[in-house]
Amino acid sequence: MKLTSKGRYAVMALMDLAKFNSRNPVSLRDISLRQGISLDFLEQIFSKLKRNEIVQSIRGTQGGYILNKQPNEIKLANIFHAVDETVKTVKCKKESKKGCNGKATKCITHNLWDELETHINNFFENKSLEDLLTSNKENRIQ
Amino acid sequence: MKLTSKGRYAVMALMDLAKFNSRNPVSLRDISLRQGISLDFLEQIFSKLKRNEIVQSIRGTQGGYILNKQPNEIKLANIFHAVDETVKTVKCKKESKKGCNGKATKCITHNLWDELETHINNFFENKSLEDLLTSNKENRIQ
DNA sequence: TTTATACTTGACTATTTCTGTCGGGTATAT
DNA sequence: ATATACCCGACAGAAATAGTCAAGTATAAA
Repeated sequence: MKLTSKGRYAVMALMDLAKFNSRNPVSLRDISLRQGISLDFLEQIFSKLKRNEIVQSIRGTQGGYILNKQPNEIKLANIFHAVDETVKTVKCKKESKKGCNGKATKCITHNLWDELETHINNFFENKSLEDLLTSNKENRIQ
Repeated sequence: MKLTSKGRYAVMALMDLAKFNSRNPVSLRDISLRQGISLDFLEQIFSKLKRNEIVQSIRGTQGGYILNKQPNEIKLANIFHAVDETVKTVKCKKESKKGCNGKATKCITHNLWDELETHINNFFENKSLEDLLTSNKENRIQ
């Protein structure tokens, strides 16, 4: 099981943004330099974050991005959803009508993966950007 | 984030095995037919399960596999570990000395992924094959 | 008004991982 | 003997990932 870089970068970038969350927008270039993430990749990610109304963009010189909500209103679940990071456990979910593995019935582990998804999603639903910020302050990281 | 087929198949196969957990070994051929999993792939998986002492093998005609422990002693964590299914959230874990993303310090989200890993692993540690069997019986699946 | 900054968009591609397949074995019950 | 079933390693097609690249547009500042 793995979480992709896109999701990790999105969280890193938003935390960076939140730290500098003054009136002034933060440019992707700055985030790229501070966090060591490719600028081009960041642009892809922020295009999705903007589409999902997690950030706002300001164009032109001195432009950049700002958060569109308060850090405590931005849950990890929102972020991951925005960048298409989802918990995929069973293949069968999609082809809902059919069963799993091409059989007629649900596979014997079907309920398990449902439960796991719920478990993980709970974690993401209950964690906000603000939580991350305060826990980082305590540990004095970066 | 996704969980691979190898892990899912391992759990499916072991549940199948546990259901027929009499004196008689169960052949991979039977499991393959019942669960719709490629026989060749099952052999790969069971070679790992055996190496990790989760199953025992009996060769020859009428041979097959049997569980090496009681279903309540086999946790999902054991199974996933056996088939190399791990929760990978941060790249930086491996290069422990260095920081994340090639930087000197830990990345600002480092603690988060640690926490998530713990959260997921707890789920796996607390779930045994027996739990799955009983919850399946209740729901009358397969 | 020119220029540099920085967002915007979409296509493209190398790499890695996944999901098996294939071909050869060996052990054992009948 | 022979069929069954485990054993083992190499290989390969497909999909997903992790970016790169190119060509824009909007805006602030000089």
